[in-house]
Amino acid sequence: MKGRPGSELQSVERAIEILRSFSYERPERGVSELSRELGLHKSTVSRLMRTLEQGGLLSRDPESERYRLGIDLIGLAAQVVDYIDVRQVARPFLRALSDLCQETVNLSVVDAGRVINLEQFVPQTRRIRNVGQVGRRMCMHCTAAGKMFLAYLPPEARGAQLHFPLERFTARTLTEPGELDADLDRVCARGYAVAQEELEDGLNVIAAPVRDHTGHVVAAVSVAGPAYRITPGMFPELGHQLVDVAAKISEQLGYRV
Amino acid sequence: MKGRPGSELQSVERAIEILRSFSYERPERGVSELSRELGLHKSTVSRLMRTLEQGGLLSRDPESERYRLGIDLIGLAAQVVDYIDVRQVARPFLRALSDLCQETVNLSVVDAGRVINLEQFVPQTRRIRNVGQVGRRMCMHCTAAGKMFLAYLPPEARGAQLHFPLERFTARTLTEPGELDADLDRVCARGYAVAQEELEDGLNVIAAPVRDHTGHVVAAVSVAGPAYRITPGMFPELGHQLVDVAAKISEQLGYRV
DNA sequence: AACAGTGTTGCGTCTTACGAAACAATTATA
DNA sequence: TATAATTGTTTCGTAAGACGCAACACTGTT
Repeated sequence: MKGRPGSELQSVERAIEILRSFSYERPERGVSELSRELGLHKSTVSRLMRTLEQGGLLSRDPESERYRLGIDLIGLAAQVVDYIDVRQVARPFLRALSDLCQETVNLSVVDAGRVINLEQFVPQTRRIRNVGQVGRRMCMHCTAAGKMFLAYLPPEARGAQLHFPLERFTARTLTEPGELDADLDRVCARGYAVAQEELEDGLNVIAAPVRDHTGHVVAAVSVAGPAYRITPGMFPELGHQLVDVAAKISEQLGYRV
Repeated sequence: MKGRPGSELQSVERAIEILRSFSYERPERGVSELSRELGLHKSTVSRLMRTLEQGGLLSRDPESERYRLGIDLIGLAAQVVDYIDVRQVARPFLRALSDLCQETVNLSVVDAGRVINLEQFVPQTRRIRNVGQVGRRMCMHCTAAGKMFLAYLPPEARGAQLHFPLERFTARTLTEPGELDADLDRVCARGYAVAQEELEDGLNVIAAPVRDHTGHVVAAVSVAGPAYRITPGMFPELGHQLVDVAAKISEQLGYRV
């Protein structure tokens, strides 16, 4: 193993780091901009980005000459088979729910101790909406989906998770293990989880569990929106809608109560 | 420039080659399998795949220990902004058309002289269906979408394209420039293109043009299915349905006749 | 015209990637 | 059950390839 533990091929890692530097907020990046951000020489970044462009993972705007993520990524993503069953089964349900409640609906799974959004349906009529969340990895203790996964863990596993330091994101983030534990008990009692401005100020999210044929919680369906629209008074109704949708998805995945 | 013209960083190119080796037919690959296929030493492939796994672009099945494409690709693909307007506008139309005609519906664009499918809607009720086409790049002369793009090129550009060797894929592939040119004229006259077992035996496809606000053809909408279901007698009706759907998409992109 | 910033290219250096060989584990075959 | 074949990983030495520096060309701003 080289000087950097857990590392393999440095230039491939750098290429991946470049790909990850693009976001919904920053769809176009320049060589010098990334050179500064990644702490690499601009000739190094230039060669890496050109190689990614030649390979189709980046494209270059002919006018601005800056780089964007390439359409070949769409093709690669379409070949991803992990969670394919739940993603395919869930899509029409998520779309219908988004249309019904006129808020952003997500499908999340756990990966490497974080929750990550795999599908997102955003109502087109709203101007204020929670977009660009697909692929986003978030801590579990301060997201509705994450808390839902934690809630249904066996007691030992839940205990182990609560022993990690709980990072504060907002004034409302639960950072005391005892408080979080009690909240997770309430999740089990209600059947759905709530994150009220715990990840971001002004953002409320509710989530319900999707189970596979073995009963294992494999995904979470959630509704997200601004706090002035998704008020606490609406939590029970939205929660029940989510539980209902999640149950239908679970049923199609072979789950029987 | 190194010994291989047009090349930049060899290990990044190799990593991309590994990503491209996965397909709908081969969602799982092993180290030795790819070593043979790519002509690289298995220790090289092993390191490349581990680096891609650590970076989230591959995942490893804990049981088979073989590699798959990783879910982080979903997140990257979601950040791709190229053709984002036409993709977003087209989606509900494509889904509705797929439901209506009960066949696979695609959205294609031209990239580097080939057509590539960016969106695909597959009817769930059919057992025989044309799946796994997103990301697939195909020659233009033998695909409905490709012929549609060629048909609406300015005369000089069309002429230039016809001077390239036209590869034969089936007994029905048009490989004589004069024959293809005449067929393209018919595309313009009808308003839609047809590929009747020209790319693959048993596969029939019909395509219509999507235009942006400037009138430029930016994408193609197509219906694909087995030849015993999409028979020549159905071409006119399906063609008109496609022209109609493509016109609606074009209108939302700002195109005015 | 001068300056600042961006991105590319040539070059020399040396770090990193590579392949060979050996090894451990698993699977297939007899 | 024993043996053979295959897979994937690790160590090691080598050199090919990646890297950073400096110079350059181009664009935009003052």
